[in-house]
Amino acid sequence: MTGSAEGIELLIRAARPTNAYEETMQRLLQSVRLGMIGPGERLPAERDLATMLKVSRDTVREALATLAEAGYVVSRRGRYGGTFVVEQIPPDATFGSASTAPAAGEVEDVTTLRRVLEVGAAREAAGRELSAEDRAALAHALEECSASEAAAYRRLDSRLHLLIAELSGSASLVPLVANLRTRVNALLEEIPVLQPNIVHSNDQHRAIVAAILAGRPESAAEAMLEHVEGSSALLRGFLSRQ
Amino acid sequence: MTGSAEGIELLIRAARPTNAYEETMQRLLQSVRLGMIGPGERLPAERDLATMLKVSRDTVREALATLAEAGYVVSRRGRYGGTFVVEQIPPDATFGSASTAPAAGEVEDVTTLRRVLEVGAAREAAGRELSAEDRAALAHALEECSASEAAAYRRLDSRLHLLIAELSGSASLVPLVANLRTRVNALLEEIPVLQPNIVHSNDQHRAIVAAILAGRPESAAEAMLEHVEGSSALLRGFLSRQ
DNA sequence: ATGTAATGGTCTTGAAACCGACCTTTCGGC
DNA sequence: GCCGAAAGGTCGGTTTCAAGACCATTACAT
Repeated sequence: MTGSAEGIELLIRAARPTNAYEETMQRLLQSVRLGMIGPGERLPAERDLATMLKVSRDTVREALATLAEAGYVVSRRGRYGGTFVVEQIPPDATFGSASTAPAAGEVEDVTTLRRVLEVGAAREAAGRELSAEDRAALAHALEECSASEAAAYRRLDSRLHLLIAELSGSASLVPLVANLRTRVNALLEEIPVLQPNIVHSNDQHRAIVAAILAGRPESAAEAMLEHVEGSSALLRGFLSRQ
Repeated sequence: MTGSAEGIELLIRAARPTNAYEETMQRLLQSVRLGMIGPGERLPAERDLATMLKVSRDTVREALATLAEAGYVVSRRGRYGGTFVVEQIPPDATFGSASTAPAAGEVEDVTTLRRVLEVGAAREAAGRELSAEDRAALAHALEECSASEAAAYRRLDSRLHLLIAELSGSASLVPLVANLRTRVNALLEEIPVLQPNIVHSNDQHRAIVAAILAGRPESAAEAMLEHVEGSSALLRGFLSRQ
């Protein structure tokens, strides 16, 4: 160690993302997989995406081409055309994210992060003044999630959790939760979807949303904590017997 | 609004940094200004800096050239040469930082994130069994922070907060907090370092560490919350009168 | 039918960054 | 005195992105 190099190291982190194309593709993929854009819905126009993502249109197009090739989206030309999410989102099949066996400690790490990020987001959301629009959106997301088929459950579940993150009022919290959700989903994909678990999960969702709408931060945090611990226990149970 | 565009918008933020040169220069400048590399000391070799900063050597050289022109560093060739911080660091004079007016809402966003990440990290850390080593490291970081000169304060402050994040037990929480700290530091650089604030801040640090060491999660969270709100109020106060 | 607007599709051009090889300077050691 | 190591200094080629102009296609409005 050269002595002075030591101190600089901390400033150094926060590394630059490697390449714009890859990053863009991952973002779009995430938006589809987490259900932020549902089956059949249209993505923003390429030019708009480029502006939003602070990236050139070329890069957006490359990313979209990859997603199209992988069967996630289709493009239509002409007025009222655009790029649309396909009706049947293809199964993962080791596409964007490696389908590695869940790393040791991954469940613990994800759970701890959820206790921080998701519980924190719920607490913040409950502590804010929510607009009528926000409240309606939250109620609607809960509704859809409760009413969903097993197949669509995880997408709608993620969407609900992401909405809560949005309602926290911190724009930069959302991508963190989104990333976390992809890790959660990757883990959940290793285990079967069981009806009793969904029912239980929905009860907890209701409690969380109720607390947020009532403006009770600690109740919201508590309910979310219970929810997180519940799915963590589920994961530990299934993954340990392998 | 195209309807579905709404959801994606938030995932999208966290934009790519604009250009590597600017970013690199800011990092190096910060290292000098915050005293991470003291007057007369040598910076790591260009090739090493390039590796550390994940940036090409050209970019490092451009940044160093700018800093040299501004009188912060000088380079010497030959063996045992290198780039050195000058003995008399020039006064600020609106060099690198003034150009970056803090974006509207940045303070709010950062504060909310801190309430989630840093408060959450403190809560987690207090809820875990800490090894004797961890406890000693925490006490040591607190000690150093309290005893520090104003010049080194922010570095040691960040280090303490990062250590708490590490003690939360979630490996992936650490980089998130590290990122957040750079945003916090960028904001703090806009305002003067005042002795009373440091003293107050140190009291709060002591309370936080004490609660963590005592294994009292809610106390730790509360103390950290107070700390975060305090520096937030400070920032709002200074940045509003401009 | 015709026009127009909004979209994807196709180019070209230029800058920013990266990569790697090589040169030059300076020291300490043999 | 010579040599080699370690540093800054220089150069050319390549890749990646960005920016913008323009084309092609489509559906709605008139």
